[in-house]
Amino acid sequence: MLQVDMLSLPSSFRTSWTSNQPVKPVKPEPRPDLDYMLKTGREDERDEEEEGEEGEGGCLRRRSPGKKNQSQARLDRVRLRRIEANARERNRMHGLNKALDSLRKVVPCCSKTSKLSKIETLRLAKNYIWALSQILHSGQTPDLLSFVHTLCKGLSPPTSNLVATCLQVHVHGGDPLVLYPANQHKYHINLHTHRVGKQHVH
DNA sequence: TAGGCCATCTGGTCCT
DNA sequence: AGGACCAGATGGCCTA
Repeated sequence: MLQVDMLSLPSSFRTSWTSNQPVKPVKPEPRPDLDYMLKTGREDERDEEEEGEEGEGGCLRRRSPGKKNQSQARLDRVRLRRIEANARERNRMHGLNKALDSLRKVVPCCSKTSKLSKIETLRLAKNYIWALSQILHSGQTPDLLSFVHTLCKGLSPPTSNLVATCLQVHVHGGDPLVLYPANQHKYHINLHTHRVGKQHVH
């Protein structure tokens, strides 16, 4: 287990960024355009507005009722495929979001009131992997400052503060930003689980 | 009110 | 032909 000493973050992690408030799932809303398309078959117009087709010599040929039914069936099929494709796409995105939620659980940033955005989750995960690989590669114990620094590279100040909070580096209010050890804890990185943990110092 | 983030729809492209 | 993947467009929600 590598011991990490408590240090503070630089004042560059000032907040004036968008908040990390939890994002409520957006209810699937009715799509008037889609309804319209489903009811009227917007795409039909191209096919059906021509009651007749142009034959040789420019004269109009009447389309037989059977052909019209065929066309309608084809359009119904197209619409159905579109609806099914939308459902698949929704499921695909839900799967992606589920994977992102799993990722949120293993990156060192936990908050009950807010949720990391997708982009911040990916950035933090990348930094976390990088930080851990550096530790494994060098076998050196990093101090918490450089560790948190690496984790927060490219992250927004609010997310950086969340990470700092998660690692029990408490943020002191006021300007400039001062981070200080909040309690008597030592931090360790479990080389088996690659997770950062804390240990009370007696 | 602007900006960030999100879910969803959609059409295009690639692959099987 | 049909599914997966992708990126652009759109509109809603929320916060500073």
